[in-house]
Amino acid sequence: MQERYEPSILEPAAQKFWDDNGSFAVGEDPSRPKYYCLCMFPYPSGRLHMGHVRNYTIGDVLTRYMRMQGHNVLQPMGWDAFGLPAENAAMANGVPPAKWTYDNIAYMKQQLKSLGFGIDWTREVTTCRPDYYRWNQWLFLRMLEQGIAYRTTGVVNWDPVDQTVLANEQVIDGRGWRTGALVEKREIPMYYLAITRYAEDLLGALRDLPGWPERVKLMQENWIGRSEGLEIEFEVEGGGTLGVYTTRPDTLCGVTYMAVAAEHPLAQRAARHNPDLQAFIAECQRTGVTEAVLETMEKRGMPLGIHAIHPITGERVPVWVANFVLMSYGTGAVMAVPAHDQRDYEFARRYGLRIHQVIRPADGSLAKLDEEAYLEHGVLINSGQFDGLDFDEAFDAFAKLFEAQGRGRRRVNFRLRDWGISRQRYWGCPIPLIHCADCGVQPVPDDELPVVLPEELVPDGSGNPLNRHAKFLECRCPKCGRPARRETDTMDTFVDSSWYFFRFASAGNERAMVDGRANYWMPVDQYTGGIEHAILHLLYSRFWTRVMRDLGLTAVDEPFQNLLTQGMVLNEIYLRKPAEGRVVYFNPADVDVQVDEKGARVGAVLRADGQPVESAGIGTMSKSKNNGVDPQALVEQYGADTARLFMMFAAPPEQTLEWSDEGVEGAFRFMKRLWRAVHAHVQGGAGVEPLNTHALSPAQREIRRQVHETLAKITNDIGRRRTFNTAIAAVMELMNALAKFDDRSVQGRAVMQEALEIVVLGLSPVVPHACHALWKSLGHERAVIDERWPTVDPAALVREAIEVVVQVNGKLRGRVTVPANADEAQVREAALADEGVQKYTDGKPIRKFVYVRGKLANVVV
RNA sequence: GCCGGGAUGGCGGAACUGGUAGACGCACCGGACUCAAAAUCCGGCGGUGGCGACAUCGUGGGGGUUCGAUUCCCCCUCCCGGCACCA
Repeated sequence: MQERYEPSILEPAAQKFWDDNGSFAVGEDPSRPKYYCLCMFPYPSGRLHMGHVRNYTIGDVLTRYMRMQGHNVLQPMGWDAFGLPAENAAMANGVPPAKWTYDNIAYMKQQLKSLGFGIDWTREVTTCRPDYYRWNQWLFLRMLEQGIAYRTTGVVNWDPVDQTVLANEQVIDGRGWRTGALVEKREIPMYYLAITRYAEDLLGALRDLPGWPERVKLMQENWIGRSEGLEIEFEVEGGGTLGVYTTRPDTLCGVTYMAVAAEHPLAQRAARHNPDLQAFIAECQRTGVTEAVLETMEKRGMPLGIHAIHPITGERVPVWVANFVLMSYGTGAVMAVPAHDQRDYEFARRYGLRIHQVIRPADGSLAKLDEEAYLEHGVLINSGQFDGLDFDEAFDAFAKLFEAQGRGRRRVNFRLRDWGISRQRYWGCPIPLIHCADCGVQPVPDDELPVVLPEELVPDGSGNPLNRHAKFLECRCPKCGRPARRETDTMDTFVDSSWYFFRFASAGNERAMVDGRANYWMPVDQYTGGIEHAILHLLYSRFWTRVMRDLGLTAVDEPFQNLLTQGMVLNEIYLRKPAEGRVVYFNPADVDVQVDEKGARVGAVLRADGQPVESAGIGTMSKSKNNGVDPQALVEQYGADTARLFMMFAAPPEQTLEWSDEGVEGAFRFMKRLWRAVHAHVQGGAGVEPLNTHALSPAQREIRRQVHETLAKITNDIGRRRTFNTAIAAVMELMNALAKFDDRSVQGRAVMQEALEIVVLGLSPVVPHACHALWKSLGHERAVIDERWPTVDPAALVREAIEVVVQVNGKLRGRVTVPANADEAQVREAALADEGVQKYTDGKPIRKFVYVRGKLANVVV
């Protein structure tokens, strides 16, 4: 065995062994329990970032651990290869998005290999290839047949200078990111998927996902947003009706105005002869489309000069147009109850509208309406015949009344909206439709799929280049055969990522989207990815899986059995603000931190010029803040194992992880210590006698107990809790104890051999390359990758005496050692006899004695 | 604005089901080895008071429940993720 730990030699050797033996290429084996371990596939942005390294290390640790537990483990990898950044890169460099994307994939694949991830590359999936996206198109056509996919209008950001649709990300403070032009809202025809049909199912099934984090389920529940309410029609003076939906029908008699969206027909009609209204509506047209913008902007409105008739009181209620009412939500109109809704309250205050209380607190107290609305449920007042009813009674009474009169009905509503998948962009999956002047919109016949995206175009920022590409555009109508025009909108990239996990399990099938292999592997047993995907990607995947189920393509309802949402990777941000010009950011690698005697930070200087730089806290690694760390450089300097060890040790997987060069250094030191420990043991001579557990000295028994306690802990930490950081800490603690265990006797060496074997096996999921070499050094023929996870020897865990902590009035005052099988009376006796305890109990009557078995006693005096 | 999460020594974190706050690592201080440095090894390391045994305060802030609260409840502050066209 080599004395020095040299990852640059042993890591490629281990990787070559796995490659040559096809260690991670797996097939369907019904005789073994399967385990599908999946990480969210990367967008091929150019290079791996630390978030990827963290994500895939977590997945790889679980892959290798479950494999050692005897499972048939699949860990595939692919590329979420369509998307906006490729078009931006194309604009910047004049290179087609396809070339940029494929180059990036080649580079990043080699990076993944250098990190030693146990991936089955035979199943690689790339979403921008026709053999993948043809099935997007195929399933879209099935959805069209089912009425799940449909066409209607939707609102987009429009850049009037570039004459192009902008993504929300490309709108900065209401202006186009390239042109600086004020962005307008525009309504255009789009395709939607009726995810709302599955709203009830998607919501209810959350209960059957015990393997998902509560916070993610809660976020999805709130996103779907089921509510029960009443749909009510108000008569409009001069003809017509105005439909609204409310979850608070009990406040109906408190309605003092109505508010409609700028795009609402009533607003449009009223504006026809009113220039002020026209100006206001035009202004509403210029606000952003995101919910964050709409909810935080100033709430404004104008009266339309139209009145609705209150369905109970018959009063005239003014109708306003308001910028916070959206045509795309519900009916595009709301009834306003300022006394019992905070937004209505603020709007009424601003415009001097009437605030009319109709609910009083049930406990008889007074509701103060001089500062804010009263939002609680209570008892109805000022509501005529409905006075005195509570929320439920009022709900029922109003529902019955309106249902009898045919002017309203009970209704379950969802906050969830249908999924608009049309993108007016080039680098995406073509929507397989054809526009015929005579036959309208026609689906592309199945036997003409895939509609192949030309890969040589270069977008220039002014619209979709497909619209100028005759070879793509020109086609024949599948119905009448006359010349027709191909649809140029492409699909949202969330479509690509909504089912790729099925395709890994049916890789290479050219005749079907999925086959029987998917039934073997699905559902995914463990899914790991960023918390930022908690809602959209995970909800769309759950929806898509249900559509596939209803089409008979799969038997599973839920794609992901267990979910681990990993935190982000952060790093320091350093900058200088020059008197003039832009802020300059400096990479933390180029900055020296200055500390005082106690190690507390006092400042930082740029190494290049020795001058101070300003610390701007910590933030996610990004290009713009120049605080990224290149995984490649890390692997080159320390090796993949050190990178993996640091990532797993620095924080629990669900929390954010702060980068630390010193921490990496510490991980590297541990790797060297581990290597030296095995080396020193192996140098002790060839061959180790078998362990005789009955012939051990107390010191040998003690160290062996620690070894098996550690094994029990790391098995629980990795297998159940997924707290890799505490598992690693426990092994470090054990290594510290082993370093002090200097026993060259025959049984001493046997104990050490067992200890090191358990350490190497236990660490092999985290640092597989070093363990591959160390396992051989410990005298094993078989590779560690093919070994089983070690088992705890219960006999090794037995203790004769235990220490119990004694508190007096909740404060720690002593410790007593009692036999392991001592009962409460014995512990009480020992505790009260303790000198430190007596100091505080002396002469005082004991009011209570609390005993927590084997751990703690509390004497209350 | 709304939904979700978080805050513990100089720093990252540990304390799993209400039971010893600070495991493990980093930084720092001291020592050994060395001509010296690096590497390595050993020891110390929350604040305050005390020579010391020890006492006392201490888990973002304020209140509550409990024999006992980092953990549960209420209110507040700040930070992070998401908000439907970034992925």
